Amino acid sequence: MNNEKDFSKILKEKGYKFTNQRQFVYDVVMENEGKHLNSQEIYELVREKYPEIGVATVYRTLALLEEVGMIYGVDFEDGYRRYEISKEDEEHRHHHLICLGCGTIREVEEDLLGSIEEIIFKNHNFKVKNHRVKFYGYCDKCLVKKFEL
Amino acid sequence: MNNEKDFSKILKEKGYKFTNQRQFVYDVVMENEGKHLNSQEIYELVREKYPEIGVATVYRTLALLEEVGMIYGVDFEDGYRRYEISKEDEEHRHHHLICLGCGTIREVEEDLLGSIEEIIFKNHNFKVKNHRVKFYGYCDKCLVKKFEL
DNA sequence: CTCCATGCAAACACTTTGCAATCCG
DNA sequence: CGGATTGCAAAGTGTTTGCATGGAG
Repeated sequence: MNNEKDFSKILKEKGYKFTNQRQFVYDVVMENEGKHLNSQEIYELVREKYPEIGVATVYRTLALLEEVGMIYGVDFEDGYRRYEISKEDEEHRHHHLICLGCGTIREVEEDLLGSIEEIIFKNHNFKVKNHRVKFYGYCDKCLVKKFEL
Repeated sequence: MNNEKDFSKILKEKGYKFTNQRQFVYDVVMENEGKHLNSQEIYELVREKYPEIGVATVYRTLALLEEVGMIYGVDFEDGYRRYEISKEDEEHRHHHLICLGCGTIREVEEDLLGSIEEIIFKNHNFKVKNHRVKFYGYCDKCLVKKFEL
């Protein structure tokens, strides 16, 4: 896994220096897996542990961590860039289920799109390397509410 | 289809006034189907025909047209909101093929996700109403280039 | 004639940049 | 020590808002 030793090592391998700020930013993203924090939220959380940090550093660090592939950005079209930890064993990114009722965002880890990518290659001569999929609908709780109405 | 008569009628049905500005904005989006214009580009194009128009009007009109369902916004995570004409006969939005080589964006009209939505309902109790799917990869031209290298 | 819609400019919100001070290696 | 990194504040960017004027119904 990505423990602190690896974190420092990965940075150095890519020619970047290890700093406390970078560690703190990475920690916050990792400790809040599944919450899809945006840059500002990450900034606030890092400041709790490291109050001197500046916004610019957080933005620069997030860009750097994305560049080295340790995190990646998702866009839920709410005006914020949100971040998740990369899991190296994921060939493709997981899918998001976004509830139109309560706004919850859940994740589906299964890769359901393999056969579709074959169809796209056959029919459109387009070789898919990755995909981003968002399903909008109603989660179990909101479905129940709808029936009750 | 959405000719000018219908345009005015749809607006009025929803309680909005018909104005030249709204017509021009809609025209530009429609005349550039498939180009995924962003708000600024739409503004520039409208100004060619209607130079007095202000940016604010364009933004307000795009929001309004989206609200009444005549257009909809897509986000390719390039910092711009881009717009497409809605086709009423599309139950689900089409998919986008985004080429990592040349940046071209093509569209796949087939709805390939029906069976996947069933799986999601069975396995996750989530009822999908719509989806947004982007495939990143290489288009035919860029595939050829890669082989030639 | 009554509001809704427009144009302008100023305000916003998120992000990026310039630069001197600081710190990693 | 030397260049990468930081913090601060100022500058950018795309978009939104306030308000007086203008136009649709």
